[in-house]
Amino acid sequence: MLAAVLQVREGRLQALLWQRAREPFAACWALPGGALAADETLEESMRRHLAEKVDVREVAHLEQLETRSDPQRNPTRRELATAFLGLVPSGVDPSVPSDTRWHPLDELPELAYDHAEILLSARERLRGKLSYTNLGFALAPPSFTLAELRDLYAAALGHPVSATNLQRVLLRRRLLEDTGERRHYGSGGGRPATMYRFRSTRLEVTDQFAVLRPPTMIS
Amino acid sequence: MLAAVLQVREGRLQALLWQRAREPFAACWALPGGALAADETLEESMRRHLAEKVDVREVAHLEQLETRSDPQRNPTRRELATAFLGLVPSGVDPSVPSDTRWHPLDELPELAYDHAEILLSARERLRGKLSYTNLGFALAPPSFTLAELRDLYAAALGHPVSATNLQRVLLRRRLLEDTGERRHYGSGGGRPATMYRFRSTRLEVTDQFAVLRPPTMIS
DNA sequence: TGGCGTTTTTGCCTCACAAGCGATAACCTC
DNA sequence: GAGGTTATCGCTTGTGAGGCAAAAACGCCA
Repeated sequence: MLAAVLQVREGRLQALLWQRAREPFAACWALPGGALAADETLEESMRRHLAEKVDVREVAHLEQLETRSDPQRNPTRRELATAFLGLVPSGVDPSVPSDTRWHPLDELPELAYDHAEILLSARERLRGKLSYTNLGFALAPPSFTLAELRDLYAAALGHPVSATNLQRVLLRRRLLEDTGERRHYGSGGGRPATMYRFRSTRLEVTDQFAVLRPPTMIS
Repeated sequence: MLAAVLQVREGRLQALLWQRAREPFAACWALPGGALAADETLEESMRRHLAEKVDVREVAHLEQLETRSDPQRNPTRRELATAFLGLVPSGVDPSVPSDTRWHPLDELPELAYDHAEILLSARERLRGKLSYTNLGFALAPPSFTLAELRDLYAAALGHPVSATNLQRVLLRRRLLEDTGERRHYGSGGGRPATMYRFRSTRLEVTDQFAVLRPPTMIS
């Protein structure tokens, strides 16, 4: 049981990794995880293990990815692992153990087992869901300006994002709401930006996939 | 390890189920599955177990769903199960063991364990992917008319589908190709329909989710 | 107090694609 | 060949994404 815990830090999408002390893969970096206890579900267990690395209340979203089952993935003994995607909102800086660090996804160190694959598929899942769900809530702080949100999306998606388009898409889908607050940019002038928040902090699918919809049947 | 094996039969989406002889859940219907051996991946194992129920060559698509881990899901002993979605093209009629039958998804008998939930999530996955991938290849026979394909999609999606719209969507995405053959409808007249086939029989994502695309950068 | 630079927000336009509908094409049978 | 039947194509509409530029709302400084 493993989690790819992702957060946008310093403008880059980063993953929480810890450095192994022992063989196999000594000195390699690995995803946080652990074993399943008798009376818990995989998700409960994952949250329990993550609590050793970060404050679990800071994990805004946790979902199952694939269960990895290659007999060779662990060279010492047969081991299945269910991978999770965890997201931490930008802004919080969890205190982590001394063997644990954040690593930008585009500058990964040498990883243990099949963890590099897991990280990439976690990023793919995140990128997909950012486009057709409200998953942005799990990357964003409680309130934010659209420029800040644009930078978050750009870091997570890996390509530039237009703030004006992002605003229209998210507002039309009614994912954002105005908090009433305004914020000025740094010291130099500029129009103060309105602070938004996500209307919901639970995953919702917003795009109807736009194809092969049921007919309208108006007549 | 379990599989929701789906096929469109007699115009309805149906699932392959076998009837349990012993407790727990005696006489209830269950998804085909089995235990993982030491030297195989989950997918290999799933194919091996399915071979006892149907000819595996008839399973055109197999993908992992969720791994179920509720400690109570099996009342006798703790058991994890990785669920799969399997698809059998319409037209083939696999010979199945005597305890095994096809059941329409909208008329399910009493199911063992959490298998009803798994079936519904399998159907959701199928419906979603029919809209933004070429997954239709796994439900369709090697060649077909558009009217036949429309009926397949309608059965799988659970709502009426317009043949003309289906044609335009799939042709624009270049998922279908003309086989050159034509086929007449029954005995009464009518213009012969062109027979199509899917250009690829491997899963391909076709819809780019239409949002938050990278900018065009033409200038 | 008014201009200027900066940043945000809104309005207008275009484009792509899904979807509805009617017209046309291509057969059959009688 | 006329009429019925089925398939296919073309025209049109509607919706949402995306680009661009104008307008709004500040701070700062003369």
